[in-house]
Parts: sequence; C-alpha cells; structure tokens
Amino acid sequence: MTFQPLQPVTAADKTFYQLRQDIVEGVIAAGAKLSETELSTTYGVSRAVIREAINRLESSHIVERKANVGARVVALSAAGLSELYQIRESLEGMAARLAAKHMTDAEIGELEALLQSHFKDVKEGESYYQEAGDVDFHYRIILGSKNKHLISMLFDGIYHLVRMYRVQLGMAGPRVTTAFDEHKHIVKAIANRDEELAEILMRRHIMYSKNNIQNKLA
Amino acid sequence: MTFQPLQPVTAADKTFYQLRQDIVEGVIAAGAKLSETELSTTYGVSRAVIREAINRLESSHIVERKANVGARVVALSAAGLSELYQIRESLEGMAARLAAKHMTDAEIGELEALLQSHFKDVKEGESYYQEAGDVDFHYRIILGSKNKHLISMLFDGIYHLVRMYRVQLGMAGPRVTTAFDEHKHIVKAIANRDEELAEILMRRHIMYSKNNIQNKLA
DNA sequence: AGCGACCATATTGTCGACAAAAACGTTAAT
DNA sequence: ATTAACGTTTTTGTCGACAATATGGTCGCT
Repeated sequence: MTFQPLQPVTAADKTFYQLRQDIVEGVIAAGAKLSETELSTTYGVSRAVIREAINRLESSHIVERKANVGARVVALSAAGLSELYQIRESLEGMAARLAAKHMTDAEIGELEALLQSHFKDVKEGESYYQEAGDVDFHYRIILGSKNKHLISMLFDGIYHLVRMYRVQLGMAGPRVTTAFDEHKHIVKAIANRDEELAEILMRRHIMYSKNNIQNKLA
Repeated sequence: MTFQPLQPVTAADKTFYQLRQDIVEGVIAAGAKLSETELSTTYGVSRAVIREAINRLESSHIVERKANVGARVVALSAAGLSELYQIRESLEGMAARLAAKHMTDAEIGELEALLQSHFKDVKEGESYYQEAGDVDFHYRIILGSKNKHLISMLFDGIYHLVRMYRVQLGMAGPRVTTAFDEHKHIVKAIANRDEELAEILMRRHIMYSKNNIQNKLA
C-alpha cells in the first residue's frame, strides 16, 4: 500500500512524483545539485515543468533552493532525523487524539481488522511489517483525525522525508513484535474514545521508534 | 514587528509576498478565483511569475488549486479555524517543550525582557498587545525550538492563515491581561527548563485562545 | 420545457527564446 | 605565491506564443 492518493494529471504532476521517488530512493543522491536543464533533458520535458516540480519538492522540504543559484537535494543528518521525529511525535500524537474523537465505529473496526491481519503476518515471521504495515497503520490514524491540514502536512511533507531516511540509511526492522503491541494499545485507546491516552501512547510509540533508529546510527 | 525574514530578491518573491498580503488583508476576497492572466496584468509581471507565486501560496495552504481549472483563495469557516488551532496546539506545544531544552540563557533573558515591556504596555492600557506583542512572543519561542521544519511550518504555513482569520473575521482582543499571565507562566517554565510544564502551559494557552475566538464567532 | 450533444470561448499547461545573475577561469599586480 | 579584477561561460529568472483542457452557450431532440 503505497499512497499516491491523487494520480497525476498534468506533466508537472508526473515529473514531480517521478523526481520525488528518484530522490527518496536515492537514484538522485542526497545533497546533489538539481540542474534544471539537465533534468529537463533527462525527463524529457521543458524547463517550465521541471521548475514547477522543483518548487513542489521545495514545499515538501525535500530540496532547498537559493535564488539565482539553484536547488539541492537536502542533506541527511542525525540532527535532521531527530527534528523530523520531534514533529512526528507532536503531529501524530495530536492525530491519535483527534482520531479517538472523530473516527467512526466502522473505521475503528477496519483498523482492528488491519491489526489482526498484521498479527497473522508477524506470527508467520514476515518481518517486512515495518515498512508497509507500519505505514498503513499510521496512515489510517492520521486520516482518522479528519484534519485536512494535519493530513496534508504529514503525507505531502514529512512522510516522504522519513522514508528517504529509512531507505538511504537502510533501516529495515526489527522492533516488529514490540511495535505491534504498541499499535494494539493505541487502537484500544481509540476504541475506548480515550483521547488523552491515545495521544500519549502514540507519542511514546514514535519516541521508541526514534530511539531505535538512532541507536542504529550510533 | 512584522516578520518577513527573507527579503524578496526575485520578481516571483515580490509578487508572492504582495499576493499573500493582499489575500490575508482581504484585498482579494476569501473564496475568490485567481485568474492568472488577470493577476498578470494587475501586478505587471508575466504569467510565469504569477504561476510560481500561486504555487507557493498553495504550499502555504492559502489557496487551493485544481488541475486545468485554476486556483481559488481558501474559504474561511469555523471548522477550518478549529483545525488550524489544533495544529497550533500540537506544534507550538512541542515548540515550547523544545525551547525549554534548547534556548540559551541569553535568549531566555531577552524573552523575559520582552515580557516586561509588554507588562508596561498593558498597564498603560495599550490593548493592541494581542496583535503585535502576542505574535512576537510566540515567534521567539518557536525560534527557540531550533527545529527548522517546525519553524518553517508555522511561519510560512500556519501563521499567515491564522492572521487571515484574525483580520477578516475581525478579532482584536481583549483577553489581554489573562493572556499576559499565561505568557508569564510559560516563560517561567522555560526558565526552569521544565519541558513538560512548558508544553502543557502552551497548549492550554492556545486552547484558551481558541475558545475565546470561537465564542466571538458564535 | 427539459435534457444532451456540439461548438465557440476562455483559461490553464507547456514550450522555446531572451535577459539577468552567478560561477569559473584567466590575467595581472603586489 | 597569493589575491584582486576582469571577461567568459553557464545557470537561473522572465517573457510571449502555442497547445490542451475546461467552461458556457446554442441548437436540436425527445
């Protein structure tokens, strides 16, 4: 479940998605300079659409731009990762709180079903849980917040950066089973409509995840 | 103290700032359609720079855009305001927490001095505290978080929208003196390096502010 | 009269060319 | 040898024109 909710309609859309993917996957290296003319020939579109794509990448905090100089892919650093997780903790904590308030019973039911299927996967030893399953889980809770800005900030902005760190610094798992338990408790809090607890547990969950990742870097 | 940290260098910059101001101040009405050709003649620049400006406005969540159709200024609603304040609560709460951790003693000293000058203003009955002073206060704490993404999300994204609501739905004050006390307690918590309390107080402060505004709307 | 298809119109999307600014290499002076 | 100034070259910023898409109105059909 790779979320690309809106499908590209214009050429700039396609180029934006393609460029973003290439950067996140490391095809274009972190810190690299983005030459407009070069990209223009590579992707087979005019400089105007490259420019628009780069603008959008800048809004996603994936590239940085200086006037009259050009755009560079952001550099990855331990400090940057830490900042990112501080924001995730804050925003997703709020998302869990709002989800506990706004999710319908049906949506909560689906969330529980998702958890069940994950449980089966984990028991069978499929440990790619982290990547797909974890994202899917967080995805639904963020959507459950029903807060447009929150959703957009996380999906359009933060999540691709997080994935970029995951991919390029090579973090697969484990933390599978313990993360699963954390997810279970969060869902329980949401099902109980306990906003306070849902937020606290989500924040802890993300803090643990952050610590886990940073230990790997050290 | 109107923050426009970076000053415009390119024509697109200038147009972007101008357009944003005109929208926030209501010169261009909420919900209005933004015609590229029309704006092009109005602001005396080519459509390309208008397009870039609109793109940036879209990243700021000030306008919405549909492919092959065009851009509209966002519509203001009570629900939208509520969502905005949910984000402020989350993000600025985290900012206060981080400020308690990362601000230097010198910066905290300046913050206390700022509060002193506000105290004098309030005592002398100058009640435009809300607009300039309040923003300045929050401004410094957010900067104190030293989190690049956090700072950019709030300043480039949320704050202009908040101001748009303030200006167009006409919210001057009061809540001057009680807000001042809340500020005082927040600074105290930061000075004591009490991260937990700083976050809690900031979140409450923003919740109160939200309730105050929503009562005016009702 | 109401509804759907079609055409004219206007608006956005894309392109290539020109203008302006920065980056680079070369030369000259100390 | 280092540095400052100059000129060349490359890169980004801006523009106007063309292409593609949506919008709005008209005509014809039921």
